[in-house]
Amino acid sequence: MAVTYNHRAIENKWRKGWEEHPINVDDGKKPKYYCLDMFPYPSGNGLHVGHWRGYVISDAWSRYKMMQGYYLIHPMGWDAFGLPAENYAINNGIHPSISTAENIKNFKRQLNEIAAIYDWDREVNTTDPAYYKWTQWIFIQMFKKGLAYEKEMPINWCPSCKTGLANEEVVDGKCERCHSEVTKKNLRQWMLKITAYADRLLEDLNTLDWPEKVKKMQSDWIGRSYGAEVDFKIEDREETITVYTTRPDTLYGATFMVLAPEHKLASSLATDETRKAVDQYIYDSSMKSNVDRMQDKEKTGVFTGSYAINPLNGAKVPIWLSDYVLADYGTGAIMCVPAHDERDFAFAKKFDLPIIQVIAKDGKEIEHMTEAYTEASGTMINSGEWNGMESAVLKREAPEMIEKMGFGKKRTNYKLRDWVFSRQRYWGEPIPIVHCPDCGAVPVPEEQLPLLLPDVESYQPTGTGESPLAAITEWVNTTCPCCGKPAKRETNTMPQWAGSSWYFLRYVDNKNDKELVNREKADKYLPVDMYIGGVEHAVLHLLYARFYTKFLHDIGVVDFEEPFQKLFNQGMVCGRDAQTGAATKMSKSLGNIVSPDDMVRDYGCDSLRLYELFIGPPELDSIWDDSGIEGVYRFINRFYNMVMTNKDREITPTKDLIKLRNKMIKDVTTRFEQFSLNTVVSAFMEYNNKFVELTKTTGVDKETLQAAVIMIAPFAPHIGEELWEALGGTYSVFHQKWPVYDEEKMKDDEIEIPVQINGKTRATVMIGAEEAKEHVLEKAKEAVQDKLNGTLIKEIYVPGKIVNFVQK
RNA sequence: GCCGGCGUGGCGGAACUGGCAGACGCACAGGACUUAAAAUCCUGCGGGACUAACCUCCCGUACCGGUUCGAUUCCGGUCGCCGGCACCA
Repeated sequence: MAVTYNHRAIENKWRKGWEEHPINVDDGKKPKYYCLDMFPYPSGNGLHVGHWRGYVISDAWSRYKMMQGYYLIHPMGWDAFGLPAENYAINNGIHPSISTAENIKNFKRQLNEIAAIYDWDREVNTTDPAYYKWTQWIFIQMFKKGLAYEKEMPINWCPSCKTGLANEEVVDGKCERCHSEVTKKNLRQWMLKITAYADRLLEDLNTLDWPEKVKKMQSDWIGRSYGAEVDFKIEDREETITVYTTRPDTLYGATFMVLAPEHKLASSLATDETRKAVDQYIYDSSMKSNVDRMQDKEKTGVFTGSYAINPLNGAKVPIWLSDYVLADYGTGAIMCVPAHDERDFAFAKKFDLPIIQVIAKDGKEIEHMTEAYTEASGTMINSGEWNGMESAVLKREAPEMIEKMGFGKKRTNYKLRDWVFSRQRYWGEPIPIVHCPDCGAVPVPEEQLPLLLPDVESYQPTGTGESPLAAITEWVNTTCPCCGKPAKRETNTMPQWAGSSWYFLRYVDNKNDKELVNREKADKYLPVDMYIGGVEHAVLHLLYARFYTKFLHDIGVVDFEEPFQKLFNQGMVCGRDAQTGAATKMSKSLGNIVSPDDMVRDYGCDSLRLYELFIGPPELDSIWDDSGIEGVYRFINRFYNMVMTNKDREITPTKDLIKLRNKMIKDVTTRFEQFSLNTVVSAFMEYNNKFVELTKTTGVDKETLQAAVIMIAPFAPHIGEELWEALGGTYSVFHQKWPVYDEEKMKDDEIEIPVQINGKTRATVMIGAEEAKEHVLEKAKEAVQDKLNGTLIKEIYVPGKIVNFVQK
């Protein structure tokens, strides 16, 4: 009897149908809902089923919002600058724009196959001059505000490839390409002053509906700490050394001081006796890579021979150098309180330096200290006038006290550093700056934007740490926009993050050549309501995008400060290692990549969509299983047949059927709202099983069928549209109202409740929904009579839930 | 080392604010249909004891302990896995 479900015919039919009659239309009256996917880098490998997961989630959610009466902004674009295209160009001599365009074509075809309702009129491409014009424009605005500046900076340098590397290109301290150890090299760099926004980037996290994990990662990355800078005089010298500490309460316990080897006073502090050792140590440190410095667990250091004076008690403290102190954080110098800091403790033990405890642990001084006591709780001891104070209180108040005493000041520090913004690469946005011998760095006049990326003979890095652009003399040599004299163009390009830091704004006005985005449109369609993508962008991309948005807010381009109201990170889809059975990332080398194209061909897009959701909780990683999609395919078949068999039967729904319908609506809707998408699919299967049973007897009424079809449509759009039509509905199912449920109609007259003895279920009884306690207990007792053979101590009845008898 | 998250059948995973653990699916087994197979449909499916079978009972949500009438859920400790940060003073 089964009707054949022909996924190919149905899916082709509706793909055409939606093309001819678009379903997401802005009538100017509907409120907007902006659901955004993290746009992909169009790689040569195409999409695999892992990419699809996020796209399916966002598409289902978008369609749901559409059915709730919103006009959807659901765009897609291409983050197309970047290394793979450039490396491909180096190896094959094909211009990156050509290979990129080809990849985009393929991606687009694949995306259309998931039936995602992307609005291709809104498409953006970061490598399109009409787009990067505005990426460059933003840079110029930042330059004008002093937020983009030049600085000589040590950057990652690969001595073998003779090129500067981005942090992302350094894996475990080694060059991603040739695996040689990465060192540091001083190069002139463009920097963005993201630190100016540190406080706002931190504070505003509180306003966001984001996973706690991501917020935590961002706040750790920003790493704000409160403390004090304290000035120590150097004995017999004019200079002072300023240290940064978050524990000024322990100042009396400072028994020595350590400077980073790069500290500007480091070398000058050496005496005749220590000169040789000090210079050797400074030299050795400079030769060590960051990785070496971090991996050395054993502390190293050298005594300079000089002493500093503790400003609080006048104590003489020896000044040491050690590479465990970071030159670029705080002041590059610390006061050391070995009794209350692990690292200082280790250093003091190794070099036999004095340890003075200043906070009592459990009310007393520790006799043989074997580890530092790092808690800021306890009474101050050995601390002069501070004795007897609570360290927690003192920790809070000391910065102010120190400031008043005149040898230091309050100070907030951040781990966040300014953003190294230049790359010595070809395939990126040229930085729109001209270097004039007289005027210095001058921005390219805005009316000359975009500053086009010129064609180049060779994409190979030059070897001097300059971009391949430096070799194009006719491009490099220009005149100063300011004074007209000969000048040279900046040859560095922007990092890949530049274009992705603001693309979500451009979608709503992607063809505007006068403004980055029209303010009216921005006010109407922005910000993003829901942002869906992988957790790998938890810090960098999301932090940069927030920074850009705040800046654009400050210069009046947009009205809001946070670009993404709600964030959802979907888990990866892993393959299985053929030998071990363990979950692994899908990769070419393991040969466990599943192609969505094959799945669409064999099972249809709807099956693939449902399986991508059913595979597991959307926020967790999951393992692809070929037979899993078959199960989903069977379900769609059964569902299709169930609807087709019932659709023309005239059925007056029984009370039970109405109850079932309402329960289904409630289950699906609440699970959907909670983003428990795997259990949404379970619910469809479970209810369908019940409907299939009913089909054999009383049948399923039309209203119930319609509710099921409407609700399944966001997940399996083709079958949804097809069955909606079969049920006699008018186009389109996506213009239907989402069904609502009625709690009243879901109430059971009779419910089954478990009867426990001592917490173990021994029987179940049917009771009336409103039945009185005495009645229930009576029934329950009857049901377990033969097992009630002890002394009954307690009878518990949780209305409508459970009965428990406690007996001895 | 520090900070998160997780640990449930052969597998993926359910279980709302503590209330019948294992929904739903996969795999597997048996049966129906078929000349046969595939597809489809039906049944069973955590482990163990007793049993011809039903019934019934015991154990079971990483491990140990606690709170509770009752714990996958709450609390304390241990082990394991995954992710982030990593000398930020």
